[in-house]
Amino acid sequence: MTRTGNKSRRALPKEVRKEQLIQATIKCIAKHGLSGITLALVTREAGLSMGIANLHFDSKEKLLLETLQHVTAEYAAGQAAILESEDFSSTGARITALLDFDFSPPVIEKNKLAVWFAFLGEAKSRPTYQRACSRQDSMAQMRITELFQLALDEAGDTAADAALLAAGYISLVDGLWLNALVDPRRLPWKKAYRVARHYLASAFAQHIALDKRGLDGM
Amino acid sequence: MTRTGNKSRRALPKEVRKEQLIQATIKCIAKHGLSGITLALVTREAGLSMGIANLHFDSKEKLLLETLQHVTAEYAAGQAAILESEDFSSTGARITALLDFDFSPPVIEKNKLAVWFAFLGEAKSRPTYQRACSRQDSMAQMRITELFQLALDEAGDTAADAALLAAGYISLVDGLWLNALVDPRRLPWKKAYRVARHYLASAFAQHIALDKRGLDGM
DNA sequence: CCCGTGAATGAATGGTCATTCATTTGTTGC
DNA sequence: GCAACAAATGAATGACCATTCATTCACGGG
Repeated sequence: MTRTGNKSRRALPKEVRKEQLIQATIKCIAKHGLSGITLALVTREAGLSMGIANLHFDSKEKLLLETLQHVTAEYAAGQAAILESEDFSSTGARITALLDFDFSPPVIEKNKLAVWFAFLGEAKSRPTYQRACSRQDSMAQMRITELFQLALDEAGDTAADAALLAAGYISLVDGLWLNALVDPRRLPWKKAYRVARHYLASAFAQHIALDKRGLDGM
Repeated sequence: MTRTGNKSRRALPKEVRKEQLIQATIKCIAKHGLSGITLALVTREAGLSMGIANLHFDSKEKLLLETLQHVTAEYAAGQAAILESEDFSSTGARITALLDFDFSPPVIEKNKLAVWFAFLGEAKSRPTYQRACSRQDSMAQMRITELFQLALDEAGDTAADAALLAAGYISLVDGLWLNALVDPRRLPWKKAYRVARHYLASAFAQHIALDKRGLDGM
């Protein structure tokens, strides 16, 4: 229940209400799953009335889609900031930043990951979801490949395949997120982080040290 | 439509009907997703009448659960056969067999993977699904860790961490399956296979060659 | 202070779907 | 053949839920 003490209803700008409903939707998907979600649950979670979801989003389907886009856009923005920033002193620092970002608290937050995988699980049967998931991924994969190629060039490594390494990193992180989310006892977040770091360290030995213990704040 | 020409109904043993319904459920989940599935769709796909699902499974929920168990058990059996077989000439051959199995046609079949990830996507909000998914995974992870430890011992490698490598391999394969399933154009199966092979080759250089081109039958 | 505007409400509506069960139909033992 | 039994059917039932909309209410301009 999110009600912050208000007893009387108040008119608020559309954007505030939409954000409020999207946050409630994220919580509800995490708690009840995509097939258990109802507008009654979402609006109750938001402390609002039944009809409000359709008022601001026209339909349940559009609310779900905007919720997915909200989550993916947030991740894409953070990642793009790292891939495009001018502030990194070295390629190794940039790759490390990418890794740390992928396991930072806002990214591995339980509810958001739950939303992400809930939609992915339905993606192949719903082209709309599939497009929302893939949209920015293609571009990210290209940029990560370029970054990895740069690291290989700096190391004089002509044998390794940057595209293969990038595809592997992306899939590895997806798999780690999924396993840590579903059963954190079998795969604790700290261990997941170390696995990903090890993957990068063995591909870019000159840029990334193996032993640095990160993620201590978890 | 699966009707194989029969026009009149026929009484068949319980097990045959259950199998028939589970196969139809797999197809329907792949086509419509977990939140779009209905008993009408499943029974129509099976060429049977509406009431038959409840007759043999008591409820929709139990049908879904048995379908999940069917898919996981099939995978677990194939994997266990490799991990326990006495017939491998070397540790390297066993690891290679594990890899080839993970990307063999029956395992990467679109419909089965779709079922697997559909349930995983709902797993954190449904303890029943979570248990069905995790049940055998813990044991598999232990056995794979032992296998990897054996390979490290044989290579005289005392620095590497078998548990970390096993967790990484399992998550990597999950991530590769997911990405190849959702968008095979961005990650073709052949490339996914090469990524996984590369992961193992860099961990077990003495046991697994990098360049062998597998998966030509795809 | 009092409207006019539009945000918000929630009871009512209609559609979808799991589940039930009376009936039909095939099978098996005699 | 013929009961007796079990499997299978699908129309009927009732629960649940997205969506609608008449009504209520808060706010700002005059």
